[in-house]
Amino acid sequence: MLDAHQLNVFLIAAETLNFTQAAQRMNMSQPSVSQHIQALERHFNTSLFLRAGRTLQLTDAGLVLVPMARDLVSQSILIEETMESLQGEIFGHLMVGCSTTPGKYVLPHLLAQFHNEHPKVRVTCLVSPQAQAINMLCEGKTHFALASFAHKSCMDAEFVDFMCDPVVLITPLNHPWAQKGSIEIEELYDENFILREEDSGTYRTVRDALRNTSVRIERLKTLLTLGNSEAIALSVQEGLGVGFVSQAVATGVGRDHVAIVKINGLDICREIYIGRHTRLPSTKAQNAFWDFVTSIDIPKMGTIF
Amino acid sequence: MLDAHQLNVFLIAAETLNFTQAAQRMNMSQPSVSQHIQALERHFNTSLFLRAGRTLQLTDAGLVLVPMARDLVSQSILIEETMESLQGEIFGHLMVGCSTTPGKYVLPHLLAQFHNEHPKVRVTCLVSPQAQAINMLCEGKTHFALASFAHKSCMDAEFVDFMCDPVVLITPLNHPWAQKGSIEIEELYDENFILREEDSGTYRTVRDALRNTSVRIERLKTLLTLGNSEAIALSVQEGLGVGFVSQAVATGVGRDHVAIVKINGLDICREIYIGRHTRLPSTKAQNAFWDFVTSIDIPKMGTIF
DNA sequence: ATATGCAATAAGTAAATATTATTTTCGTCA
DNA sequence: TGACGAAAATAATATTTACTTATTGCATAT
Repeated sequence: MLDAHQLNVFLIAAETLNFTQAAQRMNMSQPSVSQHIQALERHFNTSLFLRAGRTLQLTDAGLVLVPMARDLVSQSILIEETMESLQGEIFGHLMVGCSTTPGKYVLPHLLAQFHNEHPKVRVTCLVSPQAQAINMLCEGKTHFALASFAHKSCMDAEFVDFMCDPVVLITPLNHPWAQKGSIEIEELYDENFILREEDSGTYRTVRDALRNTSVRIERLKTLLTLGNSEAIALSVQEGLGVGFVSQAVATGVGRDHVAIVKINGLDICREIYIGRHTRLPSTKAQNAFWDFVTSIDIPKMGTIF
Repeated sequence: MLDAHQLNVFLIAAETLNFTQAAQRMNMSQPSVSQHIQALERHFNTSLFLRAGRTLQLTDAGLVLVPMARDLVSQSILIEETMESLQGEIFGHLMVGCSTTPGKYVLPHLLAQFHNEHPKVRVTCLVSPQAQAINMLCEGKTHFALASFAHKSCMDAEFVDFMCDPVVLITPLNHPWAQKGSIEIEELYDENFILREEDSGTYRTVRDALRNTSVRIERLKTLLTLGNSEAIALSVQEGLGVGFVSQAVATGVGRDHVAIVKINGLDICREIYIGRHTRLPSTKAQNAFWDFVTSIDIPKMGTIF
């Protein structure tokens, strides 16, 4: 098979029409040039130079070869330069799976910041239910996962506590609790609730937060179960009842339409975990992303960003 | 410097994502593939494959390399194929120098025939005075020369008698000789002549042809000396005198305007020689052209073509 | 003629490339 | 778990290739 070096020697020889000079320009000995040319001539089974006494001259075949050899050599140099330019540079493509709430309220800010630091890294975000996001991570279909419940069923993934997404109690603006601003835990039993489904992150978070209290989420008067927090905020706004949603939702779509009511002695915090593979080796981009998310300082409580 | 073979191994490995299979497809051993990949990785100072247990996977750098390597390998194959296609094929570019008459009346037909046999050979014809045409051949500026006088001053050229271009006596149509159709040699002294210059091929040819007769060209009544045969034909046509021109001119531009008069006992023939280098090595195209012109059967006398 | 410039050849050494045999590492199947 | 199996890495070795110096052979120029 052809060798870019050999063709390069040929090109210099074709340019100088003098093997000795060509050898000097290539920093090699004259016989070496002769040998390379002879090797090429044997390879192509045709002569490339006419040796007329002391003068050298390209044959027709040689003339045909020159421009093609030039192309190959410059392609070779392009490769070298491109690979060289990759040195230390962080680039590539990351796949991040995440569940609904993190996908809507956490990732956008996070990725904007990450993109600032590593503009050559493309990130694709796959929003899907919790379990599926974690499955994809375990199967290697995504490089990272952002979710509020870290399944331990998968050995190949490592999860760390990434940040805290507060969950708050919201009521209609004209609700009595809204006037008071805060309530006692036991008062929760007095109202009709609109909640997420039982296997949602928000539901579990509230359930776990109430575990140390006298109130059980299962015994609340549940009027309605909805599949997403925005729908709950809208229902609350319409006066159907009260509910728990991520603070981001309450101050986002719910701002000025619902009231946030504090529950004395209870702060509900939905932990958001970030997970990655432990077995699969990782690229520079993956390491950079991990370094980024584990070093970034995000308040554990309070408004997200 | 990069080696197309190594990149090809990389490409197959990247395609199969399995070094053992890649080795089989390349007809080499598995460790050899490993070594090539390692060599590339060392060369680029970056890893190209992620070795995750039993599964192989390209790194970002590897993904960047694949299309570029493909380009280089296909360029390499293009070169191989092109050079292969040159095998035995006759192509290239010939330079033929020739003097005026052969250039006008011999070469066009000759080249048309040659082109038929070897359509890939380009031919450039340089028309110039005799001496210059031969000089260029000797200096290697042209590959062949077609001329009626073969200088022996140049050691590096070989000339062979190529064909015979008859030189004929022409008169105005209403001239007495034209009525007779032929004359005796001695009658030449009776007329006014329009001739080419003394160092022209035509002049020398006529002079040499008369050498064995009682007539000397120098003693003819020379009315006018002109630089080309067409001008002579026109002047004869106008009735200024009679002259000697190549039969091709007489039957060409002179047809129906001048008469051809035979001189009893005298056939004037201008030998046209074709010359080539003997020292400089020759290309296939040159050999083909030489073979063509030396084997072609051209009547030694009579109308050209 | 003689000297010089330049390519070809010869011979020896160093380096790269291939091979076989072996080890290591995972993944898989009892 | 533990043994087996597949696949890559490693080791050791042989072979081929590439480069070097020294020499020869032409062809040109003085």
